[in-house]
Amino acid sequence: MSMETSSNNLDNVKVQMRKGLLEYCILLTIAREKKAYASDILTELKKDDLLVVEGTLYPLLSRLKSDLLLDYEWEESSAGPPRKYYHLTPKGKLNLQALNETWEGLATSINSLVKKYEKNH
Amino acid sequence: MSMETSSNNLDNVKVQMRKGLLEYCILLTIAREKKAYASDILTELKKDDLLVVEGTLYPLLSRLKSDLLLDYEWEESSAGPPRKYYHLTPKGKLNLQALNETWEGLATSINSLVKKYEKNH
DNA sequence: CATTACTACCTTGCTACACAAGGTACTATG
DNA sequence: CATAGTACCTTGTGTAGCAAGGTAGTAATG
Repeated sequence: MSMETSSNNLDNVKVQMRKGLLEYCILLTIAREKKAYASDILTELKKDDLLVVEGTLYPLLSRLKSDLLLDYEWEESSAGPPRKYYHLTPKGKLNLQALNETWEGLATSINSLVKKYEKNH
Repeated sequence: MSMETSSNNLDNVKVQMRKGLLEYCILLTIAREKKAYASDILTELKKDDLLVVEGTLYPLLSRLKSDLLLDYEWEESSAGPPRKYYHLTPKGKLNLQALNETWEGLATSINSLVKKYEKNH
């Protein structure tokens, strides 16, 4: 019972930690592949243990589109329904560069805290 | 106007990125100092550009207390009202170790994405 | 052509969280 | 006793991820 609580608590912390980083990860993935559709992104992020679910991804892609960071075009598939292939807009590329810096700053700050902590242990 | 939107958007992303990491940072800070009260924590996190505000910190401390990760005792101050000094419980220490691994895994995953991206640029 | 399976896209309801703003209360100083 | 400073806490708001459920096109089977 208390272990269950503890476990759920940790899972939740992981979810919270990923918040805000997902947008960055998705832009990174699309930028690398030049263009990608939802399943591509899910597969790529899964490779790096950054699993995202559909219910998270689709609204995020829509938001990035309406923020003009992404654009898309439809493409026929050899098997199955057509796909929305997303690519970065010029604004999206600028934004990604800014996010690179934001991530680096954040990682530096936290690693600094970790080092200070490790000194006393 | 479009710059304003862009700027607000980025600020928001920063806020979102920090979400979930704050709990980890606060546990790290308290663990390092053995014990700390709210102002200590605010000061320490500010040093590493991880500014937290009171309205964020107090509810978080209360939650960590009710999750049994933290405990506190009152201490008189030489000037001003008494202070709540927080320290990690055994459960809190275990949890911190788990968070260390979570953070490391997250940082590794994202840095892996960044490297793949940089290869194509 | 009806059924089934697969793929792809999208929406709704829920919960958790950070934050801004505002509030209470204790201590010291003049 | 009034003012300033410190410390703790609460309420309301907006944003985000997620689980679950829904729509629709394609293709193979009988």
